[in-house]
Amino acid sequence: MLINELSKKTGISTHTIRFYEKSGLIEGKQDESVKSNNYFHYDEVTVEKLEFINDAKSVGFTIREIAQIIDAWYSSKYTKEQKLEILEGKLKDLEQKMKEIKEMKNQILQFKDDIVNNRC
Amino acid sequence: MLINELSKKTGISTHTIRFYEKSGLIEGKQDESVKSNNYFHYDEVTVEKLEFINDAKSVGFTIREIAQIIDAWYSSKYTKEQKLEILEGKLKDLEQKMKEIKEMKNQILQFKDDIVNNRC
DNA sequence: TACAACATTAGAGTATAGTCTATAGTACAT
DNA sequence: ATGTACTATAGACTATACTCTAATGTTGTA
Repeated sequence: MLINELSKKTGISTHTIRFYEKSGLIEGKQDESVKSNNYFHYDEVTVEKLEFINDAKSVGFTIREIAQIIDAWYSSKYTKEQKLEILEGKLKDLEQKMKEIKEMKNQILQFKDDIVNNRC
Repeated sequence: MLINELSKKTGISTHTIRFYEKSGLIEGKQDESVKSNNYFHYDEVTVEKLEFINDAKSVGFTIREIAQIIDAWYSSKYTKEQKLEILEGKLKDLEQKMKEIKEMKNQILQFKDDIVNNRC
């Protein structure tokens, strides 16, 4: 599929898709047999990747971290051991985020309690 | 205390403290009786606020959101009901973040599983 | 064949959250 | 009285992650 279809499928603008491509998160292929244009073609894996990027962004991962996770999963630039190590690291980051969110929840519950009991 | 002491107590640079002050997150007071300078003085509440800011940043709240929470807790610009409503909203945001993190954890566990079982 | 709707690249502009520099004045120990 | 360490303000600079504009070329339907 071309970039417009990819954009419609994922809800991500073509500008942002190109930005992600420049950032190394995704990669389209040009059809060598077609000489009249240099349009990029994208596959279903790219759709998956873009959906993953959206999810990963919302948990606070940066573009660089997301690129690393995608590479750990889709590319062959790491050994099996390296891949597992990278993903283990991200799991630890998520555990940490989870802990921080729990603490923040308690903090805000405390704020609420103070307001209800006129302690502020 | 003056800004340098505040900085040392919280581990936040004076530049960043001033940035937070400009952003409306904290507020120092000038001593009217002293005319030779216009130094700002900060209290323990400001220390608390800065510690809260750090925690709130790491769970992904923006400066604006943090300002709103601080106002809901420390200021009198909202009614009791408005304060509780703001804090309720933030609790919901945290629940949502938590859900997303859990989903991301499962996704990454799936990636790991695929790698271990040579499915990629 | 005209033209709307697509495609490309390069580069400029925006928002957020700092981070740093320059300038100038103040406090205080020696 | 002088040097070091502080203080204030204004504004420039940086990184991240987009977002948009301009210029130019391609595709496909009326």
